[in-house]
Amino acid sequence: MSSQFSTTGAENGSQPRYAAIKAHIRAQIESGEWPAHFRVPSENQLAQDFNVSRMTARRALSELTDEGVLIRSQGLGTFVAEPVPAGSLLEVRNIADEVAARGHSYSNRILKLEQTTASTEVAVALGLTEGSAVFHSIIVHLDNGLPIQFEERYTNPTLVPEYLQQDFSTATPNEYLTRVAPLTEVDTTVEAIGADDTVGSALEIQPGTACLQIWRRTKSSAGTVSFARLVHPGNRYRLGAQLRF
Amino acid sequence: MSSQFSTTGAENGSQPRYAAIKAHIRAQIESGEWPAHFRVPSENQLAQDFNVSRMTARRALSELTDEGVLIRSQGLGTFVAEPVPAGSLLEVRNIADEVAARGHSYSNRILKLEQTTASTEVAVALGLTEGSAVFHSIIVHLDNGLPIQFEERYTNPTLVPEYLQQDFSTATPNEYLTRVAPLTEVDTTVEAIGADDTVGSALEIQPGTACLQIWRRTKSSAGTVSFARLVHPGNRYRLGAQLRF
DNA sequence: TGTACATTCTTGTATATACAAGTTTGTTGA
DNA sequence: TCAACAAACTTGTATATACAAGAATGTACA
Repeated sequence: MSSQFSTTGAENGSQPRYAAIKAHIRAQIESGEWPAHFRVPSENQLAQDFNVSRMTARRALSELTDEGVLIRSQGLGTFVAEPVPAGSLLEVRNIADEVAARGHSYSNRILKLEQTTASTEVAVALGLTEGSAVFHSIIVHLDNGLPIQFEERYTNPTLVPEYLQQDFSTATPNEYLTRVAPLTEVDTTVEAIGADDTVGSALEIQPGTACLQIWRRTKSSAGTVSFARLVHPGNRYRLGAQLRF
Repeated sequence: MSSQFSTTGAENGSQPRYAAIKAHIRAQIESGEWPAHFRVPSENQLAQDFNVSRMTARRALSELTDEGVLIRSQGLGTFVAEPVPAGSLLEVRNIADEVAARGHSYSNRILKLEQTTASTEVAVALGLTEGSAVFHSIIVHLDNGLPIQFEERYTNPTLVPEYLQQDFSTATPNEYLTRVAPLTEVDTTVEAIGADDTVGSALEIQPGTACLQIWRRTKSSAGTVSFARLVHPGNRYRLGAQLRF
């Protein structure tokens, strides 16, 4: 019962055993041997192959999952994750078009679509008086079923009165707005943030995960049209920007 | 030997036991009960308090460490991490000043300071011919000893011939360059990336961790001065930007 | 034919144990 | 006084085991 406890510590070349398993899996993926969606050997199989316990093999798989390299599913197995999608420019582009350009299927989830009253912050951003009516929408955009953008948007009802009646499952807010109110100016702020609970659950990521957050205020000739907050999970999306001072 | 295996699964309220421990620790931190640098109870202590095994308590601490909430140190203990520093604007500001403004101590590590020949990409960016001499520097900037920026920079030697002789432990490259060659224009590109091995080890983070990467080309009246790549660990730094189209 | 059940995979949670290794603190002895 | 050592903590790695729970597949029975 306590016989072959060869176990522990730095055995041959100093690195822990689970690291060797991780390195092996990474190598297979990077060499192309194991493509995206490839089914990785099970915990038991790896344990046997590397002559370690299941818990050690499990650690390798778990850490690679945390790092976004693998995807695990109880009862099914462990699979190679798709590489992070290559970025789009930080211009006023449509997220649905970006997804389509990658040959992926676009979909969204409308979490909120309502009329509320403007807070101080929102009123200032939209050039309205505090307490006046504004449209408020929260939509999650998905790439092949995976959330890639959390969009919270406040829209000026005097400029776009029919906003709430739109069918955003076919045309995104951005697409609709640029059609009915051509843009003349865009104010953008970019920051890296850790996801809060709301964003985390919407994007199906751990709270605290680093995300790219973009505040965008779009203006047309008639005034400020819309004020949006776009949050991208850092490990599922890349975004490039060209800015000049 | 196999007596009180009450163990496993969803017992009372469906969530796993380690999650309850995580929630408890988070609550203590968020209530201010456990401030930054506070020493969290040890694995054994938590195991006893929550009546779980050490490995389960350990899991809670490990996950919170991965999430940037705690910092662990072998032999010392587990401590509450500092909250993510509030962001600075995405303008041409000095990282040393930003750190000082937070009341933290600034330091840096010079990983490379050399003269090389320009690759195609670098030559185009600096407006030089391929193969001509350029200065190349890699510096890691630290906030209270913690790496917050990886700076890789190519500098035009015809405009700033004394670059390599500078003492960058007292004045950062950015600080020095803006002094000797006043900026007239700045080209910036922002993206969220996963850290590669080089950046990861320099910033002391796991490869794959989401980071904010900024490409910056600074110009003076005489031409393009410098071409820099700045990488910030997403969970240790926030960065705001104001951009206009 | 088709539904219900058992089997057999998979991953997920949890425990108990063993030892390695880093850090601090106290104690012993030259 | 102070250096060396031992003890008592800490976290880190690794194993063996047990059972829960999800998913697929086969099988038996109505």
